[in-house]
Amino acid sequence: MNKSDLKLIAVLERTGGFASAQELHQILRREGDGIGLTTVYRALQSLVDDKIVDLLRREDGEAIYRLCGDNHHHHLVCKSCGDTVEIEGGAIEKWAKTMAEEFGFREVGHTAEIFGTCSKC
Amino acid sequence: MNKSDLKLIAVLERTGGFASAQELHQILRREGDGIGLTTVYRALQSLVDDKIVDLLRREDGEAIYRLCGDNHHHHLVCKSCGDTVEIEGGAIEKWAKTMAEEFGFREVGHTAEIFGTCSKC
DNA sequence: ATGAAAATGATAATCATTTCCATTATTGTG
DNA sequence: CACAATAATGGAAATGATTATCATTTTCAT
Repeated sequence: MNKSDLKLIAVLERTGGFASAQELHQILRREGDGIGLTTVYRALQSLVDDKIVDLLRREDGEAIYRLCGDNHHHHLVCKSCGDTVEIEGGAIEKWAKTMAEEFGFREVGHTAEIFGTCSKC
Repeated sequence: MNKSDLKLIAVLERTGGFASAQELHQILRREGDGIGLTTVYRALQSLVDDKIVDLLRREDGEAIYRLCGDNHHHHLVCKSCGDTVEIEGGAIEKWAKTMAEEFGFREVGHTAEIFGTCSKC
């Protein structure tokens, strides 16, 4: 655990939710921190190894990170205007857990998103 | 639906399970088909659009493709060996519908996948 | 046969992520 | 403090999947 790791944790705490390595780097740069992209990737990697952050994937395959233990939420995304609403997923958590157990899977994570057209569009 | 689409479907049927675009391209090449990588990507894209194949992601973010049956299902994917199990998602269907209605969304679709380590790994 | 439209594939461009490597901080020890 | 060993850093180049370009070929209706 070094200085860079702590910086990344701080940003993830502050922003909440998910962010990609590139986004996290930009945020730090914007705040005047001269941290390099390489260091951001390295710090995130070590945080993932230490199970301090979760790594998942956006639909386009880009890696996104979030602090573990954040109670995570899901998204309702408008296909037309891109508006997103954060929603709770209690049902999903249970479903994922149940299904995984049924088939003997361990260390389980999941993704779930809903797409549609919002009332404005 | 054109010739290339059919070739890709044939390979996916033959191999079963998931394969990346690069792998599918190599398989076709090995069999003497001079199909270009570009065409493989294009065919897969159009098959995904037509909901003939599913697209998901390996842990490293690479896109993998698989023929999907006609009934809507979700996947339980092993992070280690890539094995997948098709599962029912009754709870998810309801959840997606409820949430979407609550926020006034129409024409709703959803994605949900579970990742873990299977009993063999 | 023939011209329009669709399909094809080599090449180059893009973009996230990794690797390399030289430089700079940090730390422990006498 | 001095000084060497070690870890951390970051710019630049490399990598690898995917996408965009564009000239050429194939398909197909007339």
